[in-house]
Amino acid sequence: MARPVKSRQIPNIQEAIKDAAWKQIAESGAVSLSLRGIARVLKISAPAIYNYFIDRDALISALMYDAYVSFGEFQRAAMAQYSDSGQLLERLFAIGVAYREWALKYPNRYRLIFGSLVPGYRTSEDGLLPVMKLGISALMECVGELHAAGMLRSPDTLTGMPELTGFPGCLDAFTGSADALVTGISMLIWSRVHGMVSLELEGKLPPYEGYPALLYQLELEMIMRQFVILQPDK
Amino acid sequence: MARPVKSRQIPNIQEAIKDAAWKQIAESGAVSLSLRGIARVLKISAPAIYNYFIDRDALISALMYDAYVSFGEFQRAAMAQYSDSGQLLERLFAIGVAYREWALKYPNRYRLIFGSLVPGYRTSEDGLLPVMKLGISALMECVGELHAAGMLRSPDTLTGMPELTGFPGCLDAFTGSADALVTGISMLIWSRVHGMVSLELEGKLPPYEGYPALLYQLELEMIMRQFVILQPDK
DNA sequence: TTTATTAAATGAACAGTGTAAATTTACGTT
DNA sequence: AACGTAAATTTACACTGTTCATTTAATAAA
Repeated sequence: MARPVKSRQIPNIQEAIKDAAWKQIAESGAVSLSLRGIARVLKISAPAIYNYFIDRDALISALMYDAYVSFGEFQRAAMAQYSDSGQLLERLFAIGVAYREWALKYPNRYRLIFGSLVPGYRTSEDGLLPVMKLGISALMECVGELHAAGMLRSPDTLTGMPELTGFPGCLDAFTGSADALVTGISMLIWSRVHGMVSLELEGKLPPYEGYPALLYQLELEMIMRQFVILQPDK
Repeated sequence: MARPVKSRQIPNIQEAIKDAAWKQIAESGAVSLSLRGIARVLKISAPAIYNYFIDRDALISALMYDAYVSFGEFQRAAMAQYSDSGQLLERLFAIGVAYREWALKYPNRYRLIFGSLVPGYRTSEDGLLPVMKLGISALMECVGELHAAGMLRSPDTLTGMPELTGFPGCLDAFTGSADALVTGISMLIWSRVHGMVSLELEGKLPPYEGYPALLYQLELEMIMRQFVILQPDK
């Protein structure tokens, strides 16, 4: 066997294709994403793309993969700002802020992985699960550590939380912890944060200047007060 | 002027087209929606549709319109169950439950109006705003009446709410009330409810049986406790 | 150096799509 | 009966993703 022929002038075609795809998404909205269009700007034949991506869906999956990585790294970076175990509260707040920041910085990435969109895309998900875990597990680790530190509030409303035993792969892929409280609170936090950010991104929130930012901060503060014991044992 | 020719056998073509569109959406996912496909099942020429809808987008707008009406009616019906002014709390809870029920009953309608999807659809929104108002204003009216009854909590976290003066059309279209607290709390509630329902609908919540329903109920209870004074003046 | 192997790129073609234009059909009014 | 006109159709265009047969070109073997 022999013959890794290296392509003509474009050094890293896979990346070039993805870049062109993102550029196209940024311009023509989230759904255009024409393989022919990509090939056109790359001065490449359209079927040539099929040497690097099996499918249009495969290309989209690759974009989602990168988006998940970007999201995960952003979350981890925010978490790393308060790595000390005495800054669990600040850490949680930081990833909350980072969630919105990332969404506003890369709205197309956010829509791609957290919105429902994309034409006839049928997700494989299997290949994406590991990178999806990266970002979401950041929140769950945070909550998990708060729980371990005894800083997690367990109000009456949460005592009805069902056991998570018998959970198949989906949740285990998110986190190793199978604690019902940690999982439940994490999902609650995630859904709140996701709800407001997606509403803002779709322009459904009042366009008053600074309004979404303030509302989001209020929601974060409410989350903290509701789920976290500010002064542990005192 | 003269000549309302009535079409051959199909009595109400506009509705028939929309029905076929919904059917197609239900089957082939949210994005297929092929005009030619619709024409095919209706045994009609594809361009014939253009006599009833200017555009593919116009058809989608019509579907969104109907979806908004359906949503609004569902919300109003839930509200009407507790029309007595002494049941403001039950009323709020009812529309909260109804929100999720409607989304689960008509996931495609929900995705169409609350998700970002649909191919190259560029929303006019202007024509849709009145029907959009129907559903959302239900929540805002609920919160407004709670406020009027002195049952609305105004915690410290909410005092920073900015004035809503200077708001252009978007918000005013939602509700006549320009009260900052009512608007803010309504948006908070909406974003929480929307966040969890959309996560559930996209299958991002743990698939544990009954988990989403329980989590949703917990969130509703939290919303009540957080924003509403259970026993007004006592 | 020649030859064979083989990945990569191509052009042509197929089955789709939304939409515009010209044309035919069929009804309601004069 | 004949006209005016809305509705439907046929045709056509430009676009899409994808497949196939073919050519190009670089490497490995002879």
